[in-house]
Amino acid sequence: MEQSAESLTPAQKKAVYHFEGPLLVLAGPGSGKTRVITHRIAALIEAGVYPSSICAVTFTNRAADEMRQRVIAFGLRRAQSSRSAGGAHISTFHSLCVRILRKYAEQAGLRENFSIYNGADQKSCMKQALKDCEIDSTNFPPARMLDAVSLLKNALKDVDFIKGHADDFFTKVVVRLYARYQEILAANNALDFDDLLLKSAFLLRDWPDVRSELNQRFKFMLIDEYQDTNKAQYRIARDMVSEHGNICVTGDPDQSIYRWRGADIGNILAFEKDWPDATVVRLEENFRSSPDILTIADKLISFNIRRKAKVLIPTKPSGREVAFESCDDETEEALSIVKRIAKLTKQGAGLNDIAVFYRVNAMSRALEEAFIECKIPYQIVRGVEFYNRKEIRDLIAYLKVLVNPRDEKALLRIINTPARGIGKTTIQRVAAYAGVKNVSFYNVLCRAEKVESLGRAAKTKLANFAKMMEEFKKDENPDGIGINVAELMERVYQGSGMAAELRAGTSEQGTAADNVNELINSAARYDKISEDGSLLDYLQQISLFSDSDAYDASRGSVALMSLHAAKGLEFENVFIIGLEEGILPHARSSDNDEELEEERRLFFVGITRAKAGLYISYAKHRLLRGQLTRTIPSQFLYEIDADSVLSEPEQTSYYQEDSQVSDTQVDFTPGQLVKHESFGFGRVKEFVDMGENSVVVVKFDTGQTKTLMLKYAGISKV
DNA sequence: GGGAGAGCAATTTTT
DNA sequence: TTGCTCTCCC
Repeated sequence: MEQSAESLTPAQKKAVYHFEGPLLVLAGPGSGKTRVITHRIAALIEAGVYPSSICAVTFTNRAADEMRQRVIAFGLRRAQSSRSAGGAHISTFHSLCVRILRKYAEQAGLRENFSIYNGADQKSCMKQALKDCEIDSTNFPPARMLDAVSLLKNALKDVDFIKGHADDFFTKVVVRLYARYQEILAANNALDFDDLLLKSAFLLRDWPDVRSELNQRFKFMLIDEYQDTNKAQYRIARDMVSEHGNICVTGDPDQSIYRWRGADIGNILAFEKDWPDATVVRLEENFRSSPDILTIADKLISFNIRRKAKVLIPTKPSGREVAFESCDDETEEALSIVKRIAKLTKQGAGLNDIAVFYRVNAMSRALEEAFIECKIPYQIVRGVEFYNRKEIRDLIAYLKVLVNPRDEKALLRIINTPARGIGKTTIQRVAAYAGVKNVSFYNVLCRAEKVESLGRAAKTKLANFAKMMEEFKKDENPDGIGINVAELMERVYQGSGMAAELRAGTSEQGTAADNVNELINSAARYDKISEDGSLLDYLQQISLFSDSDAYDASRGSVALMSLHAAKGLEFENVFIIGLEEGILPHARSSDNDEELEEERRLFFVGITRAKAGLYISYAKHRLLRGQLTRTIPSQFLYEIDADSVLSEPEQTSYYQEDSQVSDTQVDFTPGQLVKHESFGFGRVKEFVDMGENSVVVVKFDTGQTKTLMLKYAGISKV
């Protein structure tokens, strides 16, 4: 299956066989990076390195699975499972951290059975923090506060540190919330995603013997997608190899698209400074895309100023085609894609050779409608959707409480689901009692009869609930190891009354029951694969599932996904839609050049996923929050010289009345020489007449092409 | 205690 | 446009 090492290029060979010391592999898109990494793991093992002393870190679970399978394809069965002691450890950063934190829970100041809180749980904790601190959630929306806290954590700033550095009002509010938020997490015996990294980084920093042990344990570290590591990940990586320096990182600065999550492109740019004796290998040949596609990618990315220049060397023959399409609105855009797909399949393309990328997930809607109507099978790559379903979250919440009774978020979710007559008042009284006695909520349930404020009926109901939960626990091994997760799940499903409720109901509840069955099936698969699996391990694993993990290449359907989710994938034919100002680049990133460059990299990632066919489209009108909006073509289209589609004469304008108003401004014709106060001189490429909202596209002498609103830009004719 | 309906807000990307 | 929360009423 996997080709032998002889077929590697000299540069690839160097990256594979340079074992000792720090190694930086600067790998362009389609340069065979994944192949290099798997060959490297295989080569290390062949050279006599114990598989269990190799640790490879990937960006997504899907990438980890894929890599494991590739390593197995080499016949290295011992690397099969990340959890089997004999194999190489291949996982995401987050999974690795869970493992480390469980092993060194005591030093990290944790209980081993911690829950992992995802977006929804985090939001709920933040809301509670806002309430506790008496901060108005209209001025300080929970989502934004979470972002602020998350950025602090990713930069390794804990509450104590930031306390001393809070000068302005906003930061002071954030600090108060941060502190309270952490208290709430701690009370629930829970960690959020960022905590996994932060606590691991601090563990390694503060415990020399732990650091040393991990250095001994993993003699060879490999980190993929290094350009998207944040400060916490950077420190973890550094400390895990501090004694031997056998670290190999791979990445491409041009593909860094997670700045908003705290990723620091500086980590990869400064690798040679961190490790002065580092060897650097560049993989610049591209084995994926046609020369036409690479030309476009190259043109686009060269507009970024903050980058190390790099060439993309094509090795593939010319491919199918690169096409630009301008459509009237998103429905027409979807239909044109459907038509194109029909043509491609007629020419012999499989549906799983085709993908559509968009900037925001909401844009999948028009596509879905068109695909359903035309009966084209498709899959939306949004894996967490499944685990976000109510019935799934409910059932999992039961299991979470069994493992971690302190998890109040989970407990409150299920205490009255399905309805068993335990209402708001009762819950408040229990919570009050727990607060006064300083014990956990679950603890109070187990001795409900002692709570004076409760009526007799409420006491009985609570006692029954507690009894039920204890029954579930009974058959479980005390250490939870070797337990059959699927069986327990089934017992909880029946015993809790969830099954009865879903069985009784409507067709909607029928699909809910199907979903539960699917969950139980997947748990059964987990039971089979993991020999030392436990309920705790299962729960912690599924908490780390992510969107792009759900992509299944064998499904024979067109893949629909966000540009972010497309990272690391490749397809024969790629459609990228919505090349409009405000969408790509996204409106939230237009005020800042660094963010604009990240949007450009995002588009670059999308383009370079394509092997042969690349179809880029924009719609002149788009439905945004239910309103048909006139759009402006993305400046990126000008940067890749897609002018031909853009210069089409505008015929049936929806906005004819408007254009009459603006007669005075209308003579910005293409070719006109203009001056802008900060960008200097340039020539008009296009003028979009939208009355007082008219827009000019100007190519400035600096090489930049800008799309500017006439009324704000302060442009004058020369 | 529970459900239905009205009114309201918010709308990027994800481990 | 959607989806969420809060309130009111049974």
